[in-house]
Amino acid sequence: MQEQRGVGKLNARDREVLRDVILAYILEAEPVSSRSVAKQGRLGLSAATIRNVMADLEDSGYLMQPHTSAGRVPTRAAYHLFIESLMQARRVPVKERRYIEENLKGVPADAEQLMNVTSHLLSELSHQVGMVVTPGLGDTVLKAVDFVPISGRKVLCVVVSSTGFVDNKVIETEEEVSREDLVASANFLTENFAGLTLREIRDRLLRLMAEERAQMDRMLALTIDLARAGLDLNERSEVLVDGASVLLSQPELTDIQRVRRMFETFADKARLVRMLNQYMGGKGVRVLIGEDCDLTSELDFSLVATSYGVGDRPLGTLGIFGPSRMEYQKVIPLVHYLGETLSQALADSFAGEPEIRRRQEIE
Amino acid sequence: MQEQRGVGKLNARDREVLRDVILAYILEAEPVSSRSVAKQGRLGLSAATIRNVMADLEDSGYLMQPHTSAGRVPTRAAYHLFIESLMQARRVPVKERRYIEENLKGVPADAEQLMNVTSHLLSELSHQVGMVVTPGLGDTVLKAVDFVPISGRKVLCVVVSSTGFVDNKVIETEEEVSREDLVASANFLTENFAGLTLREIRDRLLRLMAEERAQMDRMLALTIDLARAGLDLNERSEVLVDGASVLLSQPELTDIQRVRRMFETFADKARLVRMLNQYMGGKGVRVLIGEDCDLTSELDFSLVATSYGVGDRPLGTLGIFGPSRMEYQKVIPLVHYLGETLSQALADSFAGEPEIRRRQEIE
DNA sequence: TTCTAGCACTCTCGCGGTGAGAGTGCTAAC
DNA sequence: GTTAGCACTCTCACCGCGAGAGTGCTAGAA
Repeated sequence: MQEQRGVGKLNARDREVLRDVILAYILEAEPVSSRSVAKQGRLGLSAATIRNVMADLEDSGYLMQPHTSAGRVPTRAAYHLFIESLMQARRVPVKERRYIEENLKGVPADAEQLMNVTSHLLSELSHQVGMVVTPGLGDTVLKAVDFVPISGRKVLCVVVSSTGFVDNKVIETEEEVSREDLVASANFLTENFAGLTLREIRDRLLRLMAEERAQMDRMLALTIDLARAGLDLNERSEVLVDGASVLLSQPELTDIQRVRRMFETFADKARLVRMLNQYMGGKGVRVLIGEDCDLTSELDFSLVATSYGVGDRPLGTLGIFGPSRMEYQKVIPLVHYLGETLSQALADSFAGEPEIRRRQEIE
Repeated sequence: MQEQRGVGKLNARDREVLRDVILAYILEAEPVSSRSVAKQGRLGLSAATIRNVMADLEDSGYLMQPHTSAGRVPTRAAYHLFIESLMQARRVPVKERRYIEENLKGVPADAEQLMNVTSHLLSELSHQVGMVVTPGLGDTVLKAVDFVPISGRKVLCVVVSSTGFVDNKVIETEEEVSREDLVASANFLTENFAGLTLREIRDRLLRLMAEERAQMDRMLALTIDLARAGLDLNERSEVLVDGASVLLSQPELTDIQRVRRMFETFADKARLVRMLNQYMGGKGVRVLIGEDCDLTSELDFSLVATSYGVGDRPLGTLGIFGPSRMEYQKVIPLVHYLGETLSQALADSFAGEPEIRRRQEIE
């Protein structure tokens, strides 16, 4: 009598065997034999029995053999099942939590550095590649603007976001502007636009320009010109990649060609950003395995990522990238924890400030 | 009768053969046989004759055989000789010059971007790894200072160097400072210290503090406090590395272990800076081959580097890194040209300014 | 004296064969 | 339903061999 077994319908014993196989494979990076699972002894079954179960698991699409007479290797489906219901997420150890806290909360002040430290922590603690997508400046909320006269008609425009990101840009004005006028313009902009995103500010400026150019006073016109040029900052998110070289000791990267493809991928920042931001804004940790995404598929790699942000405003994504065969039990909680801690750190670093203002108009 | 031949004493024909061997090896990346040199026909000699010459060159330490019955490969000494007197430096093609100019002079304004573009150009045009060491801020000359109030006691300090580098840092003051006071302080600092290096400024502030604290007015005391905290910027040079993945297609990097060592080296920024700045300030292009330096030795790689700077003030180093077997004829002029052009671009970007002031005291 | 042709010698490298080892699938017995 | 046993398959490391490439040497030509 054949047991009713659709694809993916597994009984408790099947699941235990599958779990053991995956755990062994994560550890050893080599096809797992029925014998080794049996010998491990957790299930108290003989190799022959396990063999039968493993054959069934192969039929169900959870295991595959590189060739006959090799052990078996988990499939994508197996990893998904593992993550979803087989594995037991391991809390981030206290030691690591403390280490993270020390590093993320000890270096406040500069949001850029915060990003660097985070990507480094991701890599260091997971022994995989750490990635952080920084917020695109268009989405960040303006905290302050300032103009620094440099020479002649050159002016440095400094923009500070409420989460502590600083960016600057040299602009050239049509005619020389006095220091006092620059200060006045900066003050005006800061007072009237703080609390809005750069994108909103830009829209508003455009409207202002279109409507009222004729009746503007000199000062307002100057301010608008400065802001138009200065707030047109590089909007694109950047992506920080840390620890790429640790992957080279992984057994899945013996082939130079794959290594090359991998590094070329890392160099293609735009693609990385797209990949990482794919699910931006969603809650919790996402896992892309193998063919879930073009990048990971060719390499049999996975991406474990989550969003970070302040309040309900998502700012960017962080995650780790490594062979599909990775310790999801450890890595998923780690990514989660780092996402939370980074969000916290960003919020903290500008705590005690007046609430973000919105819907405020110039008038 | 044996010809008088000390190590390195070569007659004209020996040199021609050696040159041909090196050229062939650079092109093919494979041991060069006497036959292939003969067949190339530039010298009009038979393989047997060339064979004799090559044996002599091996005795003199310019060639070596991986094993009997393999062709021969140039040694470090050979490359040095090649660079010094055998090769004919190829002028950077007009097309490349134009390309460089477009990219370096088209994106002025921001010195940081200039650095990025430069390292990218180095890599792109040489098909090797491009490296640029940015100036340490301590050595740069102050152009302007500005303080931007952020919130409560937090103040952003922005420093602009005369070569267009901008750096910033959030500092925390002891008590809240008014916007007017910040502007006044910044103006005071800019007016009195512009033209000095940050290092000089720091020294001077220290002296001021020690001597006159008692009789200072409130404003001066505040200014000094702000400057002390704000000008204490990250002094370390950074190093930009571009195009590491192109090396992976080089035949010398088939071994994963070497690849790994290479990438670990790239990650060790401090060491890279040390290596690149080794000869900083010297004129012209330096070439480190193989064992000349710990880094290149293990990999059989070379470094071609030069300094850049404004006027007689060296600011940093740039260069390319790749297999010893590289086209020095092209690469050396390229590095030279890029060094010059970058220096030029840095000078240009802040041209038309008052000359740098020096020896000026606060009083 | 200098160059070259010829030849024997050496070393690598790719290829096919082989045998050990690992792992499976199946069958029959518990 | 489980297990022991066994035959079967496949990989992988090893070996030996022969082709090919390149040399060194010697003897003869220029």
